[in-house]
Amino acid sequence: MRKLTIKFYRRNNVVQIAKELLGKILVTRWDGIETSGRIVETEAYKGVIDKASHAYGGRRTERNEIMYAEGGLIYIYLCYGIHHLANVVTHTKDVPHAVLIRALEPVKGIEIMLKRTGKKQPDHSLTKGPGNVSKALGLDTSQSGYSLQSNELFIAEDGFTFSKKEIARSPRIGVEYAEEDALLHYRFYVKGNPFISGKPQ
DNA sequence: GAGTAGATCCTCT
DNA sequence: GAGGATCTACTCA
Repeated sequence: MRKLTIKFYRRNNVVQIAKELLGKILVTRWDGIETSGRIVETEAYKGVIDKASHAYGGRRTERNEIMYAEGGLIYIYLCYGIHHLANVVTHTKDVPHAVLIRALEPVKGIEIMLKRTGKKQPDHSLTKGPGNVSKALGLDTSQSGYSLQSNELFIAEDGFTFSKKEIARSPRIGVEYAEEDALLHYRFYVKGNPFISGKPQ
């Protein structure tokens, strides 16, 4: 298993990166406690031209400043006052492209994830949906801006990939307000995987 | 099983 | 002062 290099994140095609992140493993190792999961669902947010993005129209605030940084960082923010959402920042400096991690399949540290989420038994809801992913991996806004090249937080590949047939794409979730951009097929997921969010396939 | 309401707080206008 | 890249529980059938 090896970490994805900074080059992976700094490419200019965020939609392609979102697709390629499927099957990769997101690892956190806070205080030496490792939890990880295989990514099975992502969404691409294409910066200033995407109405669903925080950076639409070049909006730049203290909160989304991290999206304008160079690729290879994580951007975490609070949604609906409850849920922390984790995004992978891509592309180069001043181009606010990002990939939202929507769902994982737990790999390591399932016991820890249960503790963090307050669940008694592992079930499909453990890492289903962006809010749960962050909770299970111990991510919150205080880690926003963290480098994905660090030893505490990174994405790795172990040679496993999903075949083209297993990958489906669809419009994104929860962005109906984004008008025509809500229709863009920027969401990628693994067909039939029990951990993907939204309605069962 | 499907549909709906409520939670809850930070950020931007 | 409003609303959001969501989740869960509860209702009703």
